[in-house]
Parts: sequence; structure tokens; C-alpha cells
Amino acid sequence: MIAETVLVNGFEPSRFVASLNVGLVSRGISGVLREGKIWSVVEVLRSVEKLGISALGLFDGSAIKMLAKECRRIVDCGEVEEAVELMEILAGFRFSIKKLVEPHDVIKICIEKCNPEMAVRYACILPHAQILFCTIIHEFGKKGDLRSALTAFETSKHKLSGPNMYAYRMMIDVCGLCGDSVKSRYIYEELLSQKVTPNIYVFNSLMNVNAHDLSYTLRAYKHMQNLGVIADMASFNILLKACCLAGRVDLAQDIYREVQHLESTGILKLDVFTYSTIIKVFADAKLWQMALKIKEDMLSAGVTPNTVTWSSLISACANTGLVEQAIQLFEEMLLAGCEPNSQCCNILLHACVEAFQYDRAFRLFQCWKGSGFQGTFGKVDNGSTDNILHAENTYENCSTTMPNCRTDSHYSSYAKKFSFTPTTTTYNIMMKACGTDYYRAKALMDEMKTVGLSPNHISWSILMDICGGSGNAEGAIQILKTMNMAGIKADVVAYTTAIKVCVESKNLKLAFSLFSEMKTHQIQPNLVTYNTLLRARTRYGSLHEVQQCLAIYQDMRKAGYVHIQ
DNA sequence: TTAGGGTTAG
Repeated sequence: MIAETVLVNGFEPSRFVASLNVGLVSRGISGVLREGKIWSVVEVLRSVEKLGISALGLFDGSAIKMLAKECRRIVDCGEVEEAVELMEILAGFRFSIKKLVEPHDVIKICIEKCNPEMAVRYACILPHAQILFCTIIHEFGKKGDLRSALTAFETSKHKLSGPNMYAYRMMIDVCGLCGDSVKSRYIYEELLSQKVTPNIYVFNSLMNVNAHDLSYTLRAYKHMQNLGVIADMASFNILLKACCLAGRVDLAQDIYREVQHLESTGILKLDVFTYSTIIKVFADAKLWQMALKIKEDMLSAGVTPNTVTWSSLISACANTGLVEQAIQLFEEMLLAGCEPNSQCCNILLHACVEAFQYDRAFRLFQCWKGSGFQGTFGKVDNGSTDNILHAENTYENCSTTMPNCRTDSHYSSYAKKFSFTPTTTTYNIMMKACGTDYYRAKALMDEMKTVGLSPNHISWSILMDICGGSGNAEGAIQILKTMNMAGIKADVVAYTTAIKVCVESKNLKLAFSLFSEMKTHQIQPNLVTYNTLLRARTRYGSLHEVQQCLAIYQDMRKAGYVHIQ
């Protein structure tokens, strides 16, 4: 028991070596570990290594288990610096770190504790450190912590011999994720200043993150061509996205023709992203027929539309107010065996709401939820008989649960079930479908909570609008306060809605007070806010009100807006 | 490793 005594009561290398017996020492180490004295063990290991004895050789199976348990305990305590330091030392003793603790757990804790330096230091003792650097940068980005992501990026650069394209690309993506596209440009320029030619992934990420700025994206694309980096399908798809965001149908068409040409020469193969994006270009421009033409193009090219493609096609019709066509496309999607998701269902529901077909929206919603709906079809608000999805094309989930929903055996093979999970957006759309029925909208908001969803600032704005629209201005203002109390910060739309309600109820005093309140909360009014306030100017009675109106005009011009009415 | 679809105010 000499080793145990040595380890517990103090350490003298000469006595230790003289009595060295691996079995005994291992038991001794276990004993010390049991007491949680891991740093004493480290001290012993350092000393024996100095004597030319392998530290690893002193551990038997049970001692290793003890060591792993103690490491785990330190990691669980969240003491990242201690954990990383210990792992570095143990790795130096050639212990398999991966077997002691799950590497991702340590990195996870470093990320939770916002310690990018420690995360990178830890990654360095593991194999595939470069891939882990990217994971660390990405994880910080997902948290919206751009600062830590950048620190991890900078720290990782020192550990690498040359610029790593994976890390650069990831850092650019994270800038986009955190809403700082300008920063992504600096990252890219840093590569250029090192006379490094970025690869296609770096260029694609840069263009994607800056897609909202068409001229920048096009400049990046030109530069990429000048450097001889060959554009791939993703590059073109991103260019199409940039055109879509800028509303540049003409340019998008040029690109579409160009890629079609490249496809005919066998250089590229247009994919489902290409077709879906160009469909969205036309959908946004209300060119639904052009969108449908693209569907034909893709089918003849042998590319199968997916949920996103169908969604874009449906919104092409929805944006033009063509509810019937939208529903027909939805039906066609089901026929093609493509299962709609919540987003796709929301587009259709929204199409109904935009066309004031509230009843139809509710019928679809109830049917998809699979609760007590008496049929998918029936009369819409205007009183005419209307097939939502023609009676024989009904879904099985409706027909099986609802006796009045007829199923035609001819169609039952394709009318398969699809699961429908309403989201907050779904409920928001349905709240809009309540028109001016405040209590119905309020009930939907309560239902939202019971199904585990949280109303967002949009839900509250809609509720406020409905309340005001039903003639209850005071109630609407109360909702603005309630949303703040519920922890949802009122944004420019919420305030503008409240101001609108005040203006409509001729309470100009309150409208002006809300306007100054939003400014004290650092919420910048926009053109809609100004116009809403100024819309009331014909009602200004007192000199004070006219003065306030003039002040609003000045304020608006200072903010760079021009009043158009 | 990259790219696409949904909701609020005048």
C-alpha cells in the first residue's frame, strides 16, 4: 500500500519509484480520484513521466473509468477553463480524450459560457480540429453571437498554417445569419489582401449573404469571373435570388436564359432550386402565367417539383387573388404525391383571407386539423356553391373522421393523409380571417397557447387591429400594453396600428402621445406611420393640433420621407 | 461545405 500512502499523503519520487508496482499505483490513483483530487493525480503523472515512465501505463480499467467520471463531473460543473486545461494535460499524456468525455459536450459548454477561446483551444487537442473550428463558429452564429463567432474565427486562424476556406466560408455565412452582411465583405477582402483566390463556396456564400444588394452581388460575381473561378449551379441560383429580392424580373429572365443555354451545352444542370426561384420571381411580380410556364419547363426537363416549388406556384396565384387556381395547384400537388407542409398550407389559407373568403379559410383549417369539420366544401361567404377541393377529391383524413365528407374510391388511392401542424403564422392568418370578430380572434389566440404555440408581435398587432376595427379603441390600446407585459416588444407596425385606431376614433391626442412614446422607445416611425398620422389632418381642430401636424411633417422630411397622398 | 416557399400597420 505504499503507492496509496504516497499518493494520498505526499509525494517523493525516489520512494515512489523504489516501491513501484503498477497494480498498487493504479489502485492508489483510483483512491485519490474517488476523493475528487484529480489535480493530485495530474501531479503524480507529471512526475512519473519525468522519470521516463508512461503515465498511461499506470492506469488499469477501473482507474480509467474513475478518471472519465471525474472529467465528466468537471465538465458538468461548467468549469470550462479547468476542463480544457485538464483535457490538454491528459491529451499530453496520450489519453484518449474522446473516451474520457464527449468532445461536443465540452464545446457545447464553452459555447454556452460564451468562451470562444476555450472552445478553439479544446478543438486543437482533437482530431479534425479544422472541422470543429467551423462547428464552433457556426454554433455561435446560430446563437446570434457574432462577436464570439469572430473571436473563434480569429483564434482558429492562429492555429492554422494558411487561410482555411471552410472557416472563411463559415464565417461569411455566420455574418449573414447575424444580419451583418457588411462584415462578410471585410472577411472576403481579407482573403483578397492575402492574395488568396477564394474558392467557389466562399464566393457563393458571399453572394448569398449580400443577395439583398443586387449591385454588390453582381460585382462579386464579375470579380469571381475575372479570377477564373467557375460559377456552379448554386452561384446562378443565388444570382436569381438576388434578382428576386430586387424585383428585377428582366435580369432574372436573362439569367434563366443563360443557364438554359449552359444546360444545352452540357455544362450545367438546372435543379429544383433554379426552377423554384424563378417561379418566385414571377410570383412576386404577379406574373402567374409565366410562373406556370416554368412549371412546364421543369417537368419537361425531368425535374420533379417539391413542396417549395408547389408553394411558390400556389403563391403566384394567391398573389394575384386567384384562389381557385391556387386550390387547383394544391390539389395537383397532392395528386403528384407531394405532401404539403405548414408553410404551404399557410399560403393557401392566406390566399383565401386576401380574397375575403374567410369561411373557406376556416373550413380548410378545421379540415386539416381533423376536428369535427362537416365537409371540405360548401358555401363560401358570397353564398355561391363552391368546391374548395372538389368533393370527390377530398382528403382521407377529412372523409374518415367526418361522415359528410364523401370519398370517391376512384381518388382514394392518392388522397392520402398528410399531417398538418399549425404554426404561429397559421394562427395569425386565421386571426385575420376573423374580420372584425374580436372574440373569435381572441379565442384563436387562446387556442394557440393551448397547443403550445406562442403569440408573436404579429399576433398581437392583428388582435389590436381587430379590436380597434370592431369599434373598441380603448381595448386596442390596452392590447398594446398587454403585449408589452407579455414580454413582446411593440414594433413600428404595432405602434402604427395603435395610432391608426386612435386616428379612426378621432382621439388625436392619444395618437400623438403614442407617436412620441414610440420614439422614446427608439422605434423609428416609417412612411406608413407618418401617413397614418397625417391622414387625420383634415380633422385637426385646434391651433395646437395644427402645430403638431406641422412638426410631424418636418420630422418626416428630416427622416427622408416625402408625403404622398 | 453553398442556394428556394408563409403572417401584421397607411
